[in-house]
Amino acid sequence: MKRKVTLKQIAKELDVSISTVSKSLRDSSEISEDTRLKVQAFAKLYNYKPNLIALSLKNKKTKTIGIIIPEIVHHFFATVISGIEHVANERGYNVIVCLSDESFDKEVINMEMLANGSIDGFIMSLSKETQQRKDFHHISEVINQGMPVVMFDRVTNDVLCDKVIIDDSLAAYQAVESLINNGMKKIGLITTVDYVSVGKLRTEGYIKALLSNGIPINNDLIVKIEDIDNCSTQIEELLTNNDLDSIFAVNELFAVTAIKTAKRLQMNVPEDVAIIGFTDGIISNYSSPSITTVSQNGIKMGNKAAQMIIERLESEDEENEQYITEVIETHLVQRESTPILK
Amino acid sequence: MKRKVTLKQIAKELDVSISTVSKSLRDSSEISEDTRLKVQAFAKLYNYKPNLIALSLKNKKTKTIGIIIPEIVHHFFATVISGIEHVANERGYNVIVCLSDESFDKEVINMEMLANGSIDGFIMSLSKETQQRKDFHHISEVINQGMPVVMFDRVTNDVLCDKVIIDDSLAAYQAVESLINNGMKKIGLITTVDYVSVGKLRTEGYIKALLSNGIPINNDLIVKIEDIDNCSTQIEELLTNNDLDSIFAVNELFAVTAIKTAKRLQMNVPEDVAIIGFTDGIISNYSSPSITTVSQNGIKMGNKAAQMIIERLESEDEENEQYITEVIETHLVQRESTPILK
DNA sequence: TTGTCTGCCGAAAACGTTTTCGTGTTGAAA
DNA sequence: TTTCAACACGAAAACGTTTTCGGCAGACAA
Repeated sequence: MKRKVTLKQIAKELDVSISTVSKSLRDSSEISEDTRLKVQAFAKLYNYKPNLIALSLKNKKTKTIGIIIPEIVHHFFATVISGIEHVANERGYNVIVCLSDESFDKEVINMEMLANGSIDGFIMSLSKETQQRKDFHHISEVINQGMPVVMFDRVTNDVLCDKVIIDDSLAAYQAVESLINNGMKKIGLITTVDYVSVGKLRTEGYIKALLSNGIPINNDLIVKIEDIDNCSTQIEELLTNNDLDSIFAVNELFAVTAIKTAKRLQMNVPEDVAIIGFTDGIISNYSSPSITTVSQNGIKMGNKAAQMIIERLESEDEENEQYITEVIETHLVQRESTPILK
Repeated sequence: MKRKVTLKQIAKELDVSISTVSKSLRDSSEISEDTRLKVQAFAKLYNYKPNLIALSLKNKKTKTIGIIIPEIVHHFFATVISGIEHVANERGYNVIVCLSDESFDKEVINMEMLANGSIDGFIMSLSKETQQRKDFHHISEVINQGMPVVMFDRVTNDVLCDKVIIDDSLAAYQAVESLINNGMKKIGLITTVDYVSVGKLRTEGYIKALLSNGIPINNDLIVKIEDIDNCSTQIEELLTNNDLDSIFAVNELFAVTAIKTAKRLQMNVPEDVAIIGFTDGIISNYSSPSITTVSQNGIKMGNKAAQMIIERLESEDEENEQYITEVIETHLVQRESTPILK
């Protein structure tokens, strides 16, 4: 076993100083060609690579981006990470991933852990619990220490920083309106409890779409689901009691559950009830019937978030207080769970 | 903006030496209670946290585990990461994730990048290209430098290190045999090209199961898929020309594609053709009909891999050359794509 | 001979820790 | 009064880099 070789060892071996070795390897003009080549040959032979930790300490830059997300076993978040990782990698950064498991405490602990030198900046999406408690002091704190933060998807207005989002409300509005434009009148909504920011926004979009098309809001048609594991009874009630012609679901899981429930109740999708989901993930694509859905491009969100943080990190004038909120466009992916929407 | 405070600043402020501050914060008995409390109070006030990079440099330990996987937008890999992250976090480690995108070069670059001090050990799954080229020098090299490596799922016998796998061959054997035991005779196989280690093993299991039950191998019933995007024509041929009663697919995607193709051909699943897949992911669960499948517990694999590497890292006797291959048990998850298997 | 310039190299500081060892002061025992 | 231990603290090294600055030798001009 041969351990990694350091400048000091090379210096000793070649009987020169550490500085000379360092300068030789960096092609400094201070060093004679003779010594330079000798050192470089030796370094190559022993496969010298500078120790990145030492460099981090010296440069006060780790070239590492911290990602904090609620969970990774979730197609959308996985695509975002993928998007982040690719541009990060391209620009010489690594990513270190922490999961909050939707817990406020874990989110705080992870942030504090990473904030002590391990990373140069954060890309994050809030945990449910954090959104519920509206406590963002841990985030303000790291920003205050001069560490850039980019939030995506689940964001908050209470923290000033760069953000990457989709227009959840508008996307929902358009999806629901396209149902209306195709003759649907009794449109159900399956959504989350209000403290989930994106769920709330999508609900708003649904309401606006109905109202601006002269359809009154009927609260019987709206179910708010707290616990995803026990959602099927609520959905069953929605489907049986209301003579719906269509449903807008704020995520894939709700949409596919609605489809399965409808099938169980002998209702045909899309003939008896049309269904639109949100998030273009695996489920929407492979369910039968496949699900018409609002596509939110996770890769693109990740790309953008990574670009934004790297630009902050590498911009000269540190203190640019102009925060940007980037809105990634969405579009409706037409599949089998609705009739062809015009 | 207040930057992070260091020992030096505290020392200066309190007019003591750096050593005194450090010792006070670590509750050394060398320091009088007076100064100790004074320093601790001050440190708390200024929210002092030791710089982890400096600690890493000093201790030659980063408390970070590097993960290299082919892709993250893949439910199985996401579950493994989740499994790793949880036990790592519990034991005070962070994880840094790199994607090889199934490319040999990216795998090498990422490993070299991380090997220069950023991490204490690797957990990895080989890229397709690496498996195809059978070039593992980059892995041997880091092992040679004394850095522990744990490989999972896509492993190779050409590298000596700890491994976490499932018994792909046995699991496939059992799945196919359960089809045979339920009266199936013409069993098709949808598999990958041979260089994908797990695909090859699962194919072996299929063959063994047939042979040991007195069924001859018919190569017409075996399709090997190179490119997943263009697999449907091959699958269509398999289904139309052979009067199959069942199919064993070596992954979810092949299984769901087979189902969709069967439907398109007006064949009923499972009545006309039963289908068993591999990997218990989102697709198997939410497809219609849902897919009977071999469950490989990614969380558990991740847990185990993390445990193994941490134990290596924290064991006293560094040079224990007893490498372990841990086999995670699998089981058949019965769903709708097969009749009830006894 | 003296002065100056240039080419080449080394010493040392710095990043933020921890830890070993040394040192000065105090009080008590001899 | 002398001696010695105990106590409280500081100096410095170490981890592996990069970079600034200073210095030495030789060449050349005055």
